[in-house]
Amino acid sequence: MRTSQFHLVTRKETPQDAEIISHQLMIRAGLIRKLGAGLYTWSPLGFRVLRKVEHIIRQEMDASGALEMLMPAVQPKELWQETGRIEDFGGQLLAMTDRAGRDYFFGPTHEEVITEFVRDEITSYKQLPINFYQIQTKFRDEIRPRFGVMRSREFIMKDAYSFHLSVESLDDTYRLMEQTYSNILTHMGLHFRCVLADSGAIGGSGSQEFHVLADSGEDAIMYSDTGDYAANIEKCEAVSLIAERAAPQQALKQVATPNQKTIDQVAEFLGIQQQQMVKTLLVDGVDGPVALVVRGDHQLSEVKAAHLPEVATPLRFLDEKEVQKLTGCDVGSIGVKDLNCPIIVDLTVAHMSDFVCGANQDNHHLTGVNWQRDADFQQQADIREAQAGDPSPDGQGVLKQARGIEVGHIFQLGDKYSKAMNAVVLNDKGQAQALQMGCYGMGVSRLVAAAIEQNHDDNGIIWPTALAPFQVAILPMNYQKSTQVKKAADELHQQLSDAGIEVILDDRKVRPGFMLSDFELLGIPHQVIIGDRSLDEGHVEYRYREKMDKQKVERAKIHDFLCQQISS
RNA sequence: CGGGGUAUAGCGCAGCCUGGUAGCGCAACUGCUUUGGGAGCAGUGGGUCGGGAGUUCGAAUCUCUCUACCCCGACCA
Repeated sequence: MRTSQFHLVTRKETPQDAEIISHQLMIRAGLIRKLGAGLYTWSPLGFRVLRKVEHIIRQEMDASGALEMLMPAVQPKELWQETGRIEDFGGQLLAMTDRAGRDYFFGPTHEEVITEFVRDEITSYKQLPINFYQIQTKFRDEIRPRFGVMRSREFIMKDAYSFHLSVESLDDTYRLMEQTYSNILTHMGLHFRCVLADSGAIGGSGSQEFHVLADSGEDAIMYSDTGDYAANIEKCEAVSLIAERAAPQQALKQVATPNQKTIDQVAEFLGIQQQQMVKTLLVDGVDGPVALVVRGDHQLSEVKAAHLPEVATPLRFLDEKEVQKLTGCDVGSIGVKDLNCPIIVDLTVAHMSDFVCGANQDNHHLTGVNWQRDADFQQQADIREAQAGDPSPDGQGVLKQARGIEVGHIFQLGDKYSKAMNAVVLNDKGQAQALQMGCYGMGVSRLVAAAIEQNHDDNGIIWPTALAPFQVAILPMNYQKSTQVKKAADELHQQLSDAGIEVILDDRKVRPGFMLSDFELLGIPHQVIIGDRSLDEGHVEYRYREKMDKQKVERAKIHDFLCQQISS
């Protein structure tokens, strides 16, 4: 390929509305262009990368025995009424109506469609297990699309769905997919981590996420510094930090804390540690308000809280008026004593003694509070976020925190969808049995952004070889005028093309510095610089994008040298 | 959805307060020079000033309205 016959439009300046590096670089390198909020066009250059990602996924999925197919992106609303998931997805569903007034959704995922397909197609246990997958455009009407293709509304996803007669068989395929996802990400040359996850709106029992590690990742993941345990912070078990509740030492005392509302303020005002305090959060319960109590220095986990049967979903905090009505004080002074609603405490809080909390009276707190003696809770549960330094839940080491970009998510759905949609097969005894189901998603377009997020420097993208739009860039200095440069560049271009290597020759009439910095931005891994100066000495220059240092290679040997570099 | 902001050439912006029919940088195009790290000179093309309505002799500018896009949104107990 020659740049004169390709479409290459780079920008030297950082786009104004791009916040994260991958978004900035994708715009600057001309991989994507924005059409509207959360909608992006992939240029020929970006599309080449997208195809690389798809190709690797196909290879590994096919190798796992999964079967590729294609389902409609547009789905009838009735299908979603069968599973009752319209509520779960809420505003994320893009609804539309055809000329006859029939209602549709642009598919955000395809559990319903595949289950509908399978209930007609799969009638016998002899057809099982089976794993279908597709690579397709999805749409989720995100509240706030951002970060380019990292969180766009329209995006490309690989989604797979497996069906089984038994949970054991489901587990086998689930493990196979876990391995397949590891293979895919390894093949792409990315650093990643598989973690335990919350299953969210998809539902089901077990699930794991695959995160590409990057500081800008939207998710916090916790992992043991010595053991194998790793989990999304939404799911990470937060153990009690106190083994046993100590006997009360202090008397209950009400103290004035004028205008001290936050944990920070009160702790400083009273000269105590935040660990000696608790915070009481009031949320909607299934039946009236519920109090959730975590230690002063801990964060409530909204995900865990929302999972409690006593708590209404979606989680909602009481507003100031409602707090006033229930407690008679404002939000800065809520406490657990004589609180007129059920109290659910975090495991650590349940073991605290002589602690400090609000007095349910403005500008006052209580010190020396003790459970049983001064107040009671109805239930204890894990409702806080784990934090770095906590003991690992599996007892191996302590937790550390990292940021990750979720690029894959695998679920054991069980019979949730097959039961709701009556997808059954006959087993070997001739009896109808609901199918067991697994589902396995991977964000194709997001992977492109994640790869850049993890692989870049001040000068631009550094593509992992497996994802690079071109393997080799031939950068001739003064190609237009120097006949020997042109000859050498053209020859090498021909040789590499003939060898099936993806190569791009920059035949634009631009100055050397411009060309070199352009290809630093584009991140082509192997670059050959050809100029009169080096040709006169019988060599050309090679540089590897990641390291940037140039080395001289004899002109006659450059082809073999490149082949060797590419395969290593 | 709530709050804030922006909308003028492909990109980034000025002009608006104080109405008089649009400009700068980059990019693009042409020519000449230059050619191993973001070239110089000369010239050229490109804008219904987001849409609609109003005020006015006259609106990018003032008023109303609609739309799009961007940013923030338990972290307080």
